[in-house]
Amino acid sequence: MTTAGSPSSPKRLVTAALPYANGPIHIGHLVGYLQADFWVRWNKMNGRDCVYVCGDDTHGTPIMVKARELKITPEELIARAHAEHFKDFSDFGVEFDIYSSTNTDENRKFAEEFYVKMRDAGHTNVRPIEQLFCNHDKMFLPDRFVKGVCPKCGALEQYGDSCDKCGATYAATDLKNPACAICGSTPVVKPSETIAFKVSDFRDYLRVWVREHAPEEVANKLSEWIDGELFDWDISRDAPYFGFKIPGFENKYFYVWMDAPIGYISATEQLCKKTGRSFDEYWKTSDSEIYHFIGKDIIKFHCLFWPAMLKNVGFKSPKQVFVNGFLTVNGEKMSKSKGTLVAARTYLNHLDSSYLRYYYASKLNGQLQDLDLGLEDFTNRVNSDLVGKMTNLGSRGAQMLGKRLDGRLCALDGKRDAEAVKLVASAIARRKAIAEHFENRDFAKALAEVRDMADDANKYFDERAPWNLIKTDPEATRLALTATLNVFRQIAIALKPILPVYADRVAKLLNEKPYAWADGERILESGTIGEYEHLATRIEAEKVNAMIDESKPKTTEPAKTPAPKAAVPTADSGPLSIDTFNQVDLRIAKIVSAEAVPEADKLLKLQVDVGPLGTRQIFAGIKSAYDPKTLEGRLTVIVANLAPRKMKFGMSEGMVLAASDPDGGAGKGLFILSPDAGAKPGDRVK
RNA sequence: CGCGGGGUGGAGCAGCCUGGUAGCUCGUCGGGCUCAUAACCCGAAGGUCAGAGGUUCAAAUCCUCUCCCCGCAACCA
Repeated sequence: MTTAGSPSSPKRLVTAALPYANGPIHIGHLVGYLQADFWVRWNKMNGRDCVYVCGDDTHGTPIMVKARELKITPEELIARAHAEHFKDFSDFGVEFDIYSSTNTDENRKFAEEFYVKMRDAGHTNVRPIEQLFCNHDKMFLPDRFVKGVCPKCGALEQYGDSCDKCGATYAATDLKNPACAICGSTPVVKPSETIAFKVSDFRDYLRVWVREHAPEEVANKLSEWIDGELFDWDISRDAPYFGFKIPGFENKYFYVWMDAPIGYISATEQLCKKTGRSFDEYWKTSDSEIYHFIGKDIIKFHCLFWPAMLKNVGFKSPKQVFVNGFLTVNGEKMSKSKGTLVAARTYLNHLDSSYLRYYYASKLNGQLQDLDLGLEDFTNRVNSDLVGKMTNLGSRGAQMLGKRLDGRLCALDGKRDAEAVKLVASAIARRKAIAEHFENRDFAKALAEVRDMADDANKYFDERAPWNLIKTDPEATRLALTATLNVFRQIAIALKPILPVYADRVAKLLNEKPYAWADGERILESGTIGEYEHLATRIEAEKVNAMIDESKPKTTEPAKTPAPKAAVPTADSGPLSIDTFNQVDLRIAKIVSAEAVPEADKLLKLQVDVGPLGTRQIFAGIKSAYDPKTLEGRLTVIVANLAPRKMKFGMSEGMVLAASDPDGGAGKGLFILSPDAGAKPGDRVK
């Protein structure tokens, strides 16, 4: 490990996943960008040549469709997103060396190069396909705009490229029961051609690659896929599409995920043009290191397709892909209705970015685990550690020195105060461990060390009791304050990758230049400090609450009209016509037999008698609430004309109606319906 | 035997790899101080380290099994 940047240290190129230009940055995204930012800042202040590259991911149908909705061009849309994203990141202190976009000339050039080399090496194939076309929207339906049933696992509501339930990838036409995600109509199949990248040609390469460049847990997951069915990857989309045209075709465009990671490269090139650096040194020659920071949701693109593409084109592959988990808030997934899906901008409307930077850092350890933002814990931690311990230390020392002792520092004379010397030495001794933790991206441990520095110094300060000492021995007091401020200075230096603005203000207070890591080797024993001003204020719980409130969906004039009968929370599809309702064939059914499906957590297998309609087999997800024995012989209500569905355990030919809490989760009650006495199997329910 | 993470005083976590008095922060209670942003310092209460078995002189730590929780996945038509 290298703790000091030296000419021999390889330069580093760090990337964070390119955010999609379709929506705002939220606090979940920030886990990754901040983590990478901490690490880059650490590298830079340690003298390492390191650049942080990012940009917007701008292509694809969602952008096109959204622009259509807003009646603007896609270019306008992505320009807006770019400005917003950039501002959000800047205001959070995320400092990119370049924040580019995938919609640039450079990116087009590289995308074409990647493709041509792929094609010429025989790693692509073009084959006729049947593709889904929506007659209503006049377009081929790309992956994310057709929904249906996953052909592999049977999951519902899956998009056309891959199943987020089972991870399978497939072609959109493989989906069962497809529907246009925009208008809901059933698309027709139209012939077209598709270009696929034969990822399977790189199977052996990838098998080794993931072990060396991805975290172990990720490699385990991926090897399932590598050793299983490594599907070829469809990289083309038909017009209309917002993206780059594929050379040699009239109406074909690169799929957004094809040119997105290439954005790392094109952004690097732009950066190099701007700064005169050598592009090749980053992406071609071997004496540099590339690191990707990504979330665990996009490991497939970064650890399979991407290294295969890079390999083929002769570029370097990343030295490591760092994967972080998702953010939970108060132990749960972020939720719009609970107001925990907080946009970066909303956060900034109420709180200072340094709090979140500190808090995330205090919990990030470089592992794949999800990170929990406990709102109360957040408030306590920041107030206690950052304000109460660390900042207060500076406040205690600097104010007295400034007001009572002309602000002058003095030499730390061990003969006069051995403890003072020991205190500062011990703070400096912690730097080695802190540096290692930073290098390993274990920011939590680094901050624990910093906190210990503050604890030691606060203890020392109390022992010396300068507020008394100053009455009898001003010079001894000066020495004690100098020692205290030196620890404070060490804290600021160590904190700089996390809280750069804070560190700069401390440097200014101590009349020094902005800190580099090496400045911590020195002890400040002379000079005069500036006037103290507050460096960080406490978090007020009300502000946190206000932020959550602002994040909750605007309850558009909540149902003043009680709507007593609207017991069923209709999906936001508007009122239902009686005709539509009549299409649902509800019937009384008698449960003839019921048994648990052993391999399924939630399912009961039922045989039901529906009178004239005969006997049906139904799988119902009510295992948690009912003992099968108690169901046999009961009457209940089923939907009889639902399309039969093939499930892993057999055909399900209907649906048993049951009541449950619409919010799911908490109330685990699940209650099937029973007709009043007199109803018999097969009776229509209306 | 789907993949992975986890179960340590009220809360959040460290310790586990490299066995040897169970630690940190918050919270609670009592005391001190009054320089400092109601901050800081000292002390106390509170844990059979999920459970069982095993290895060992010695297990939170190593091994085996079991239970529970959380993501993802499989099914909730």
